[in-house]
Amino acid sequence: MSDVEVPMPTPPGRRPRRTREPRRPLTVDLIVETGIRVLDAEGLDAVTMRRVAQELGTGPASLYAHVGSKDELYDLMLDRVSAEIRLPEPDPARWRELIKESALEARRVMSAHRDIARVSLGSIPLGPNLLLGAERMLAILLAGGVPPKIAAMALDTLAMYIDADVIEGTIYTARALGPEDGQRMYEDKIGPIRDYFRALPPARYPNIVAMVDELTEGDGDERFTFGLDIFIRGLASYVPDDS
Amino acid sequence: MSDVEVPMPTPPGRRPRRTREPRRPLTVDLIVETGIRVLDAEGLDAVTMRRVAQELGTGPASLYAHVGSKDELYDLMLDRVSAEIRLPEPDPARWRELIKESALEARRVMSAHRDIARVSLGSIPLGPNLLLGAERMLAILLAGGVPPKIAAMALDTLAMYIDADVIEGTIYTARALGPEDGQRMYEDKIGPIRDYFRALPPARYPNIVAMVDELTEGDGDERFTFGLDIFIRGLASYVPDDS
DNA sequence: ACCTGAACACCGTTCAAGT
DNA sequence: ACCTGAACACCGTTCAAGT
Repeated sequence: MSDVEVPMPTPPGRRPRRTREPRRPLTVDLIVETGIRVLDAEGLDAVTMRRVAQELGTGPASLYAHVGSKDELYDLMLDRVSAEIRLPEPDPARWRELIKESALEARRVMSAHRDIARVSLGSIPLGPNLLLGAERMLAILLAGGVPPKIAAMALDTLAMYIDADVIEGTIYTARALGPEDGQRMYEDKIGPIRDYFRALPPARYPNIVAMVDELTEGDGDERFTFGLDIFIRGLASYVPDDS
Repeated sequence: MSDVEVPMPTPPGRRPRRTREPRRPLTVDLIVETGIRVLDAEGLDAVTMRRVAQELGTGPASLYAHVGSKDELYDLMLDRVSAEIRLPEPDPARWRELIKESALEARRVMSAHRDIARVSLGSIPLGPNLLLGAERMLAILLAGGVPPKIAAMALDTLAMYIDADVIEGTIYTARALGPEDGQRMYEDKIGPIRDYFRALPPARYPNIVAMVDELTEGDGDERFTFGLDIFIRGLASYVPDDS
């Protein structure tokens, strides 16, 4: 309850310095935090230099003293977000379960931050937290007996798969809305598509018309686990003497 | 060699109507073609309404008579591009090879058009050519005995995998450049990353430091085929009586 | 019906000037 | 060293006005 919290009128005779001053001095962390706040509330496209600056009560030019560019800010946001991913310790006997858990956990965290996965897909992990995630998954794979060359490729493929799935997922789900609104929005989008598929000329698109239900009722979680299980099983086939 | 080809000075007494007239009347096809030309030359981000309009000798507002929005233009470009994908006829006995061929062909075509895959990832195929591709792959899978529900999920996953891989690939390869320039650019990018990985604290990142070579020497084609083979093998496990 | 100029409300980034 | 205002060169989209 100090005087910084509640706004006071300007005392007479002392003129206001700025219409709106930054509460805290600008730092990289503060800028990144603010970016993530905007991301979570409105999505990645809303995270502009001007918007973040405005949120901090300053102009866009001020950010460039702390951050090289918008893309660098995006990278920093991604690394900060990926610090939330909690990965298990390696265990040679249980590497398949642990990799599956890891992928699901990474997907969960990424999904919680809208379309930040767009930054991840198509960029090499360089930030400390991103690298720690890679390190952990590598440890799990190697402990399980996956050959190094295969483990390296698997790491790439897995990251790609997670990112792509999260990006696909963010089209349907409006996570800012409540669950019932999300369901309604899902139906609003999928309904017309179902109708469109059904109205397609069956001579040209026989299988799509025949499989409208299978094609549109797909649950996102189910599909992700489907591909993940296949991938892990395939990976296991590269491990000598794997049960 | 008609007079439309070579520019003539304006005859005296007849004032020029516009500084620069569109050669051809605006149509959706012409706009889409122009968009793809810009895409191939400079990438998706260069394809702006203003840029396409300029290329056609008109203003951005004129495009809106034919195309609803920039996103719609992107969708139309994607569908046009995907018409180049040539998929094989179904053959029950050879479904695994045919799906592999199909995936490689789709990847080849998408890769040839810079980062158009960004439009594809995270959008449901609705255009006639996109749907034809889906129809063909569905036919191959169903002919091979893959259960409909599995085939539907596989289709989604495969499309996602192809898109993600192409997007990843477009970071490294500057396809507008010649092959030797592409190689040089690749080395310019990968070299510093290798050095960075090697300089990482080994106590915190033991596996990454130990596996720098495996992690950075990854060939894009090899990795794609690796994941593809695993996926197809996994898919085959859902087919009753598959050899 | 198609096209246009002008305007609106935005962008990322730079740079000289201030403290 | 950090911050700023102003400017530059862009965006997508709308809309009244023209043909």
